[in-house]
Amino acid sequence: MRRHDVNVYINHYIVRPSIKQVALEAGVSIATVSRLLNNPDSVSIDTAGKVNQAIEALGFRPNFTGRNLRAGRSRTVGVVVPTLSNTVFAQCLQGVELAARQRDYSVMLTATEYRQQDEAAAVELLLAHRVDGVILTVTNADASATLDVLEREQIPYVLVYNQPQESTRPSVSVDNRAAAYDAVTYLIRLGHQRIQMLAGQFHASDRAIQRYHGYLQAMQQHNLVPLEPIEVPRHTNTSLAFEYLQAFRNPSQRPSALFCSNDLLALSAMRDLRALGLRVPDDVSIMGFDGIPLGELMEPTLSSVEQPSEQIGELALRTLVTTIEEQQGGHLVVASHILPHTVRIGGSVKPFTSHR
Amino acid sequence: MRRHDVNVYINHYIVRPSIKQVALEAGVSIATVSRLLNNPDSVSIDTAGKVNQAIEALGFRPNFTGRNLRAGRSRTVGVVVPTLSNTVFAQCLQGVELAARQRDYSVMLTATEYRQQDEAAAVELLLAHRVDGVILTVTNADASATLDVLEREQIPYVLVYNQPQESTRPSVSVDNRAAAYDAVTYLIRLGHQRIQMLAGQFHASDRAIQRYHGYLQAMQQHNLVPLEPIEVPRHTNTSLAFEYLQAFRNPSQRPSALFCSNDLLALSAMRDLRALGLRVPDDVSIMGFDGIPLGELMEPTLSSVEQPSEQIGELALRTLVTTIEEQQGGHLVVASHILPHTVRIGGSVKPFTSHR
DNA sequence: ATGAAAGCGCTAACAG
DNA sequence: CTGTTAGCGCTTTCAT
Repeated sequence: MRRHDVNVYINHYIVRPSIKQVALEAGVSIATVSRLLNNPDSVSIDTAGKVNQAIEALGFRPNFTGRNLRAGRSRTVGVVVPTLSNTVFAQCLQGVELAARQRDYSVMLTATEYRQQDEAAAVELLLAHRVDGVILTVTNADASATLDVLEREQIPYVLVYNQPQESTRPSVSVDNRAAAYDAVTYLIRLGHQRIQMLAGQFHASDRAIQRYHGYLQAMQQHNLVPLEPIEVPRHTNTSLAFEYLQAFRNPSQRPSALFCSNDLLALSAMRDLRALGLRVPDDVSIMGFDGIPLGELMEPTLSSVEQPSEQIGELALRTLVTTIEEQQGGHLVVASHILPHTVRIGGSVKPFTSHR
Repeated sequence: MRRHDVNVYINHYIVRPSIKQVALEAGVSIATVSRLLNNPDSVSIDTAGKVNQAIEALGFRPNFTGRNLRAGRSRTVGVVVPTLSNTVFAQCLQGVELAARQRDYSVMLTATEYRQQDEAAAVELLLAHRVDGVILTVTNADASATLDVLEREQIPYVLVYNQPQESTRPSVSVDNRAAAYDAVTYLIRLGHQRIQMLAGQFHASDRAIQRYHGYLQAMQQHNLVPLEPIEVPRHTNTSLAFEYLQAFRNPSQRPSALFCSNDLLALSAMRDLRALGLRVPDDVSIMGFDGIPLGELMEPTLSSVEQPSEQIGELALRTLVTTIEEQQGGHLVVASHILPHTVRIGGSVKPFTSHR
C-alpha cells in the first residue's frame, strides 16, 4: 500500500510520523528503525528495505528535538553579532554558516544592536536551547559578564573580531593594534602629519580602542602629535557626523588625513566632507578599517585595512567545532588566532602636499 | 547552604541541573518547579521562594529541548537566504531577528548561495529541527519543490522578496514589476530612449524576471524599442562584468541608461564603466534596484529603487508568527503583502541630452 | 540481527 | 496549592 504524499490527520491536525509509526508500518521495533537511521549496516538488507519503504511512505523525517534531548548535544552553534547592518558581521556570519553546514551543524542567530545587556540575554537564550557552542563579538572581551557565564558553564566559545588583551580567551581576529599602526604609518610615509582618528563610541567596542592605540603608537613613534580622536555616537545614519566635522571648514583646524575605525564611518565621513565642500583625497585623505567589498566599487576607491571577515567566521566555526568535539576527549586547547590584515591602497588617500 | 557559582561535576563532566535537581534541592516535586517556571502565580509564595533559591543555587537554566519535545513546538523560525554577501538579505535578516526576539522566538539560519538544490536541503534541516515556520527567498516561487514540501507538511512559511505570480503563496515583497516600471519610466521621462537592462542570471531569480517585465512594459508603453538584456553570471566579483560592457566603448552601441536588477550589479557596472573611460552619469546613467544604504554614501549617489528590506523581514516574521499561532485555532489566512517602493533619485542618473 | 525497556527534561492531566 | 504519572521522539544498553 503506497501512501506517499498522503498526510495523516487527527482532528484537523497533521501528525508528523515518528520513528514509532515507521516501526509499526514496517513491522519492526523502533530500535531497528533507529539503527537504520544511525548505522545502516547494522540491520539486515531486507529489513532495511522494509523500513526505508515505510519511511518513504510516511514521509518520515527524524526529529532532532528527540535526538538532541537524548544525546545531550544539539549539533547547533549559537552566533551573537552586534548588528547585521554592518557588512563585516554579515560576511563573518556567512563564513560561519557555510562552514557549519559543511560539518552538519546548524546555526542559531542573535543580534545585540551593540547593547551590552543584550549580550547576556542572547547568550542565555542560546544556552537554553542547549547550543553546543557560541561564536560571538562582545563589547569588551576583557571584562565581559557574558563570557564569564560561558566559562563557568564550560560552553565552548570563540570570539570573533574581539582580541582579548588581558585574558586568555579563544578568539579569531586580526591584530587590531598592529593593523591600525600599519595604516597610520602608511599615511605618515605619505607625508601626513596631522592625522586624526574618527571612531564610534569607544565604550561600545574594544576593537576601536585597540585601533586607537595603534594610531597612538604610530604617531608617537614618528614624533607626531596625536590629535584628540573624534567619537561619534552610533545611529549617526544621516549626516549627524556632519556636526563633528564642522571644524574642518577651517583649514588650520583640519587634519590632512582621517583614520576611521570602520568603513561605514569612513564612507559617511567622505560624504559629509563632500557636503562641506571638501574634496577627498585632495583636501582630506581617508583611511578606513574593515575592507568591505563595496569600498572597491566606489570612486575614489576607499583605502582601508582589510580583514578577512568570511575567513574569520569560517575559522571561528572550525575552531569551535574542534573544541566541542575534543571536549568529549577531555583536554581543551585555547587558541587565539590572529589572521593577517592588509592595508588596501585606494584613491581616498593621496600623498600630503603642503601647497594644496 | 549557598552553592551559587559552584558547578557539579561527575567524572569531569559538568552536569547541567535539570528541573529534577532543582526539585530535590528545594524539597518539592518537579511539577511545582515547572509551575513556577511557567505560571509563577500558581505556587504559594514561600514555595516560590524555596524553588527560586534552589534555581539560583544550582544555576538552573530551563532546557528548551525538553520543553520543545514535550510541546511539539520550538518557538524557533527558520530563515533561508540566498546569501549574506548581498546587503539586502542581511538587512532583511536583521529585521527578522529583531522582531523574533521581541516575540521570544529564536532564529535558525541557513544560506543557499543561490543553488536551488541547497534550498531543499536547507528546508529539510530546518524541518528536522522542528522549526515552527520558515521565512525564505527561493529561486522561483512559482515552481519550487521546496515550497511544495512546506505546503505538504503544512509548515507555515512566508516568502520574502519573491512575489509569486501564478500561485497564491504568503509573501512579503515590493511589486517588482511595478517598481521596475516606475524606475524605467523615470528614465524615459528624463529623455532616455536607449535603455538597457543589466541583470544577474534570470534563471536564478524570479524577481529579476519580474523586473525585466516591468522594464519591457515601460519601454513598450512609451513606444521605445526594448534592448536585449545583459545577463551576467554570478561571482562576477572582479571586473568580469567588464567583458559584457566592452561594446559600450562604441557610442552607437551604448545605451544612454542602464537599469540594473540590483545595486551590487549597478555599482559594479559603475566601476567597470569608469575603467572603460566612461563617465557616470555623463556618458551612461545608472539606475539600480534595492536601495542599499551605501548607495547614498558614494559620489555620485546611486539612483535606485528602494525596497524596505528590514521592514520586509520584520513584517514577514510578524506574519509568520501570526500564522503559527492561529494555526492552533484552525483557520489559515494566506496574505501577500506588497510593500511600497520608492524611486530614489541620485546623481548616477541625469537627463538625456543628445549633444553630449 | 532484532526487540524490550529505560530515560534524556519537560509539561499537563489528574488526583488529592 | 501540590504531588504523581504519562509521554513527547529518540538512542542505547541489555537480552535474546
